[in-house]
This record gives sequence, C-alpha cells and structure tokens, in this order.
Amino acid sequence: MITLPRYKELYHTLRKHILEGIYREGDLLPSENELCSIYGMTRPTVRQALALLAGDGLIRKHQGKGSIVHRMPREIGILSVAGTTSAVGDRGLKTDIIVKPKVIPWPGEFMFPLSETEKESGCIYMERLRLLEGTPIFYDINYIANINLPRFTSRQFKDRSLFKILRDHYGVEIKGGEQRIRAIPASGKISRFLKIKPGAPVLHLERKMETNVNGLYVYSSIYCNTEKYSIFGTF
Amino acid sequence: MITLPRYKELYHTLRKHILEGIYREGDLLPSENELCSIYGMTRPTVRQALALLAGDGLIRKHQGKGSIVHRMPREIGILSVAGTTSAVGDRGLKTDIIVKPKVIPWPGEFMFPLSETEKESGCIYMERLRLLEGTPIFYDINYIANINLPRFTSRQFKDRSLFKILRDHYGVEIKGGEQRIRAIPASGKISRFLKIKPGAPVLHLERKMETNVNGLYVYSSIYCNTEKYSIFGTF
DNA sequence: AAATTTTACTTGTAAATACAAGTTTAATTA
DNA sequence: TAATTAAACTTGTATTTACAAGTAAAATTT
Repeated sequence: MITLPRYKELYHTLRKHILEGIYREGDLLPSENELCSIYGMTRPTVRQALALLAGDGLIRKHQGKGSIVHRMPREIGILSVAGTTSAVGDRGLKTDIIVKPKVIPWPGEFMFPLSETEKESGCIYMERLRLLEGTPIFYDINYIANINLPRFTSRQFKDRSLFKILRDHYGVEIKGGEQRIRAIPASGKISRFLKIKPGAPVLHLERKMETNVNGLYVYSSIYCNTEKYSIFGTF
Repeated sequence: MITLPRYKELYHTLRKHILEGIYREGDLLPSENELCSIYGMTRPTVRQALALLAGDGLIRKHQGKGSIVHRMPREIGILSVAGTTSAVGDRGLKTDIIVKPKVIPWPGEFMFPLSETEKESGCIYMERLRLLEGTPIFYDINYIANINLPRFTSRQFKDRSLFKILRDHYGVEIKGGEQRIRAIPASGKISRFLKIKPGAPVLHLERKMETNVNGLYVYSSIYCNTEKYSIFGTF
C-alpha cells in the first residue's frame, strides 16, 4: 500500500468531513494551529492541505478570521476537479457505455497535437453517456494513448470512474490539464443522446489531461446538456 | 506605494519574462535553487511564486527535471484568471461601453443571493462589449455593490480594465470567486451585439468575484461568442 | 561497445521558528 | 454607558534545515 503524503491525507480527511456535513456551510474550520495539534503536524503541512481545499472551493480563507466552509453547490462541478474526485461528487451519476473501449488509430485532425510516441501506439477509444437523476447530462468521448495499459479494454467500466480504474489498476493519476470551451449547436447524434432538439445549444469541452506517467495523456471531448444543470467552478 | 510580498514580486517578474518570450515554450526555467540565489530568497518563497505560475498554466513542474515553460495558447483565457491579469492578456482587446456606469437598485431575482448590506446600498451597473481584432467576443454586464466607491461612475472605462481601476483607485483586488457556465441560445439583444444569428449558441458565464474588501463582491454576467475563438483554461 | 551503477542534479515533503497583519474579544478609560 | 485601547486570537509571509524521490548524465563494470 502506497502511503500518501501527510498533507494529502489531511486534505482527504477534511474534504470528507465537509462533504459528509460534519462541518457545515459557513462553519469555521479549526484554526491552523488547532489542526496542527489535532493531527500532529506543523503549520506549513496543514497549510498545504488547506490550500488544496481552497483550490477546490470547499473553504475560503480569511486573514485574521479563519477558514470558512463553503460547500460546493448543487450544480455539477466538472471544471474544478478531475482526478482527486470525479466530476460530480457523491450524487448518483449513472454511466452508460455507448462504445466499449477498443483500440483504434488516432482520428485525423485530432483536437490536440500528438507526440510521435502517441501516434505510433494508437489509442484506446470509448464513448459514454452520463445521467444525473435520469437526465442525460454528459456525452463524453475519451482517447488514451495505448501505452503500458494491458488488459485495459476488457475492464468493466459501468458505473465506475475511468479515472478510478486508471488509478487503482495502473497507478495513473491525473495531475492537471488544459481545456477549451465553446457553445455549439447539437449535432444529430449528440441531440439524440442528450435528448434535446438538434441545433440546441450544447457546451463542448475539449480537454487534455496530464498524468504522473511521462508522456501519457488522457483526452476527452465532452458535450454537456446545460438546460437543467449548469457547470460550476471556482477560481 | 504598497510593496508586494516577495513571492508575488517574483511571480510577476517570471510571468513577464515568459510572456515577453525571454523564456520560450518548452524551455526549462532556472532551477529553484538557482532562482533562490538570483533573487536572494529561500526555496519556500520561490516555490510559492512557481505555484502561482503553475496555477496560471504558464509552467508545468516535473519532479527531478524542472519547471517547463508552457506558454498559454492563443485562445482567450477568461476562465483561469481574473485579477492578476485581465482576461485576455496582451492581445488587443478593445472595449466599448454600452451602458455607462450608473447606480441602480439591484434587479429582482438576481443570479446570486445578496447580503442585506448589499441590498440596501444599491449597485453600480454597466454594460460593455469587448472585441478581439474587430470581432465582438464578450458582452458583459457588471454589478458592484455601491459601498465605499466614491466617484466611481464618473471614471473613464474605455480600453481600461474594470479590475485595474478598482485596484489602482480603490485598492480593491479580486481574490477568487465562483462561476456557473451554460450554453444558451442568443437573445435578440445579445445576438445583435455579438453579430451572430438569434438563437445561435452562446456561452453564458455568471460569476461572483470576491475581493479583499470585506463584503464587497463583483458580479458579472458574460455572454461569449465562441464561433471563432474558444475559452481556454487550465486546471 | 553495451549494460549497469553511481553521482549529481532536480523537485517533493516536512519540521521548527519568527514576525507581520488582519479580526475579534476583553479590558480600560473617558 | 460609550468610546477607545489593549490583548489574544486568526492567517500571511519568510527563513532555515533536512531528507525523500525522481531524472539525467557521467563513471564504471561487464
């Protein structure tokens, strides 16, 4: 079992406490010094953990006052995080596999420039539909370079996060990434899956995600139905 | 003159160097220890500065290797930052004032919940159109609580950042915030200003920005034309 | 010559310490 | 009592030190 750094341990602990409601909206977290003595670490370490929470938008820090819990709202939070937790959090996000993972050559005119290594190895391709309380919200197309991922295509993806499988079975973690966002009219295919009218506005995200494995990136093209829900983020 | 913390000074220096092209895409930044001796500070301080750069997506850190410059792409970067630099950066973003700043009561059914203090004080309202190389890109509507901002409505906004004025004249800085994003069809008014067809997909951002002044928030409703340009962000 | 090991670098994590600066509460003074 | 001042908190900034872990190049061995 790999041991996480102490500041990440504390981050996960506090995160869980906030999401479980042990600390509620508006509450003050224990002060940094209190956290130090509670968890037996020093202030720089505690502050690293709090910085992660603040980055997630789960707390707001106020000099002279403390760290105020700012529970993420009901909306879908795909923008802020991808990796630490999955997009939506705890609410029931169901996943339908539309196209099972399979190895294909990269499409011509890919949305991001590819390295030679990536081009040569081909990619693992899959399409998924994700529903929130029965409403289709995301249609996402994923591309992963076929490098060092044995038996990947045969794994079960239903209701399991793509990122969770990458982490648990291959030790691959998302470190960060970049994304482009536009509003586009829904194509026939997208409109059918998202159950909206053809041509209706859809949010389109193109993401390139970096991992801890050198040269391994995960690419996603995500179509979002924002009629009922909106994408939420902090900065 | 207020003096910035040393880590922020270094951040701004390095940022400038990267954007000016002194360090180029793919270059390795001087190592943390080198930066320490160059600028006469210690590693934690240097690391704070690098963390800010990494947050902007301007560098990528690799353990054992170094910090690699990753110049922000040509797209518009409104998602990542608002405050340190304005949305677009250096390229010529022209601003047209459509509705000059004026004091009005808050609209009923505001996009974010308001505090009692905010409700009582009314708000400063303005509408702007922002063009990139002649193409209208953003139409933004701004609301600021009318607290401690004397002579605000008479100031010149043309081609000057709203945030720059807030910082330079009132010492107000944006600390962070939250936003909702959806794709919506363009209304008549929006389509006219953005020069697109009515009903064409438009990106709609609703933002609440926190400042260093207690209780003072800046609210924006931004409509983006993403036909030619897309919104870019890192995470 | 090729493979391996070592070495010297890089960033990552963590502690202990100190003082500055903002906020709130308590004590003091008018 | 009301206003002011002081004290006791809070987070922000900064130094110093130490070792762990990942990477790349040099030295060694096979």
